[in-house]
Amino acid sequence: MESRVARLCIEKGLKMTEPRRVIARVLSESDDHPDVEALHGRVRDLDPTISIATVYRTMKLFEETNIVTKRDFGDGRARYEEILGDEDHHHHLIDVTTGQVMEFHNEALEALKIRIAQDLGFKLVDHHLELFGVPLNRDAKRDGDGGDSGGK
Amino acid sequence: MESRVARLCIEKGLKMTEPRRVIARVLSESDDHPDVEALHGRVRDLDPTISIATVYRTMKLFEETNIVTKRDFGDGRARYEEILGDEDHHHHLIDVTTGQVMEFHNEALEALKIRIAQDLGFKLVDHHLELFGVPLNRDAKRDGDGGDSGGK
DNA sequence: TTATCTGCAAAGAATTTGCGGGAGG
DNA sequence: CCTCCCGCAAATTCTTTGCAGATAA
Repeated sequence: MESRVARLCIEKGLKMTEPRRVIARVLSESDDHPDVEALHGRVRDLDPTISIATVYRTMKLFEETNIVTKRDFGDGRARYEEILGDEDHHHHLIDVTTGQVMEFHNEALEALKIRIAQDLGFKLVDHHLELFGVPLNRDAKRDGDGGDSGGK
Repeated sequence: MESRVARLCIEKGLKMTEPRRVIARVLSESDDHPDVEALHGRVRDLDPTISIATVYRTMKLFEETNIVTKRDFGDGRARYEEILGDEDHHHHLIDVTTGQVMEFHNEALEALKIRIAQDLGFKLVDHHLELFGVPLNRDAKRDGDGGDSGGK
């Protein structure tokens, strides 16, 4: 059966080739923020004949078709994630001590951003927010371990 | 006399070479978001012997020393801007029709972000926010033209 | 069929790095 | 002086592209 992303492709009138179907499946089953190399790795597990050039081409196509968005978390490469719908609009908090990325959603933030754009004379069409933080280490208070209280 | 950024370098104990002094001056006098190539162009106007490799190396050094931050506005290259202090923390709204970048600051947003990070168990150490928008075309309302009343 | 897509390898663009001479403290 | 820095050019890394054969509609 077609994956969620594959259905989106059909809906948008894209030609459904085998590589695209596989890439669509991988995207549908990923809930992290893979870069192209990681995507290619997962794609290869399903079909070793698919080249990384096709992954690049397909991600560009999917981006233009509003199926995925590109993200940048500071390292040099592009990361992708599926667009799930307005309700899902979320953002990222990156733990600078581990590099781990977590997602969050906040209504007040959504509203605030729209209003800020409006006040500046714009209609908001997209937005990226990344927070970088260090763990508050609740436990440290108890066992005094603490460790890296330093930043970046 | 030393530029603002040059003074920061000294304060942080960096060796002040001539190329660094020039790059520091350029940064101090820039209020936009130049990429490395643009920086190198401005630097060359002051001292044509400075190579782009040095600009890259220096920007990396300044970034590590928290003198500038790197930004990414969607095109492939890194952009830099001076860090002026907590009070100045601002964000960017990119006009997707022209690519023009404008800055804004919003207290409510600052507070909200800190709280969100806290709720997730983190202390906020940095954050990036970019809004992408299209102009609201105030005039359209008068001549009944556009009427883009909201739908995304 | 027929336009589009794909793999391959080569090309491009942005950024990094090794090296020997040069400069700052 | 002695270490760190710089210019140069070559090397890396990420991404794009030309081409000829393969494929979806």
